[in-house]
Amino acid sequence: MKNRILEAAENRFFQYGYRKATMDEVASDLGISKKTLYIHFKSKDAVAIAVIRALHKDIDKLLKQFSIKIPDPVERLGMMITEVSARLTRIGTLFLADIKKDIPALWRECEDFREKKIFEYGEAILKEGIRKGKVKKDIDTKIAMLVFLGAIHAVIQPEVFVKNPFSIDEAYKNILNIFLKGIQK
Amino acid sequence: MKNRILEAAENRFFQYGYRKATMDEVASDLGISKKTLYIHFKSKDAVAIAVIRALHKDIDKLLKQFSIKIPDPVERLGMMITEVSARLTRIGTLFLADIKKDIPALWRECEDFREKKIFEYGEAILKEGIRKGKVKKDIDTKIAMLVFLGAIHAVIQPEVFVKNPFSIDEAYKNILNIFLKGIQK
DNA sequence: AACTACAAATACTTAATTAGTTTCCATGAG
DNA sequence: CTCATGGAAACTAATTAAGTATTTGTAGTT
Repeated sequence: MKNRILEAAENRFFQYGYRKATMDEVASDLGISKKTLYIHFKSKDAVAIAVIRALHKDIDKLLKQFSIKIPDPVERLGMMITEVSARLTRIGTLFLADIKKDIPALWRECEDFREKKIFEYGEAILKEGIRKGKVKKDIDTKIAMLVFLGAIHAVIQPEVFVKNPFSIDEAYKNILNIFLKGIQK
Repeated sequence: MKNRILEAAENRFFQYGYRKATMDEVASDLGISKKTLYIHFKSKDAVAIAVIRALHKDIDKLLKQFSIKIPDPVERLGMMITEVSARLTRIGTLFLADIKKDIPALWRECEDFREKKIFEYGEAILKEGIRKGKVKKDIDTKIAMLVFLGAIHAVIQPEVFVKNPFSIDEAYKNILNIFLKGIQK
């Protein structure tokens, strides 16, 4: 039951932001009462914290699997787009902006996860690529990671696909291609 | 200035629904104060009414242009997907659900527009297709239009494109293809 | 420097909404 | 028939939002 609550809350929080999503709506989505909801969670804040921790745990698991199952650093970068960054993008800027004000500790936790896990994981992939002769030696891996994550964040959003005639798979391919090879002729 | 207000309000209303979009947010998006906002519009309801009427007027104009410029009924159906129904879908179910409660007259106006303009316009296209021998005579044009508009409504939504590997143009083509030719081998 | 017009920023009033709690009621199991 | 459980609805207290009013800052003019 807790997982069902987290999933419903995640959907609401990520689509509308933390503030505009109400506990009445989460309960209604599940066909349960707020009484039942508050049996499982102490507060709305507690729900948000649990939602984010579950997502981070899920991503952490994925990253570990990639390290084991995918030896090629370039392929691992590709998986980072499709499996990891796409998940993080779902959180949405609304949710993050709201919890920055309402639950700053959770916001810092998200920033830390992004900084420590995703960013450093990606940076390690780039460094491994340099060692294996697949990435140029003079690339600043920190800047490259910012470029990479910024590109993903800008493109992988629902509204972009309604306005542009490419599919999400095409978007993934193009982002990776541009990042890896640049656009110069 | 009125048009800028309508555009900002439309963006907010259509993304969040009528209730969750606030006049504070609309004003902030425009970098003006609510004082200035309420110089131009009597109330929030007045803004919503103006937004919808402008959109309907825009669509009405498009339909008139199609009748003049596109003789082929099948091509006109295609344009209805890409130019008209896509616009109407932007309104979103949230906004419609909210105004059904808060501004029922506007909701009825939307339903009327959909029923009188879009539906009958499309039905007329089908009938013309029958006359020109391009559509089967035994097709019930009312049911066919419901099928058509229902299919568009189900597919042309931002979330669908994040979860599925086809582009919006591919979606348009497939909806029209299935509607025109069916899927049977 | 002083004055005026204008609008943003902010404060305010009133009504509505929301988080979280409590009560009432319906339902199923024993 | 009784009991346990949870949905529906009501409730309290705090917060938010529509719309209005006041304060403040800025630009232009004299």
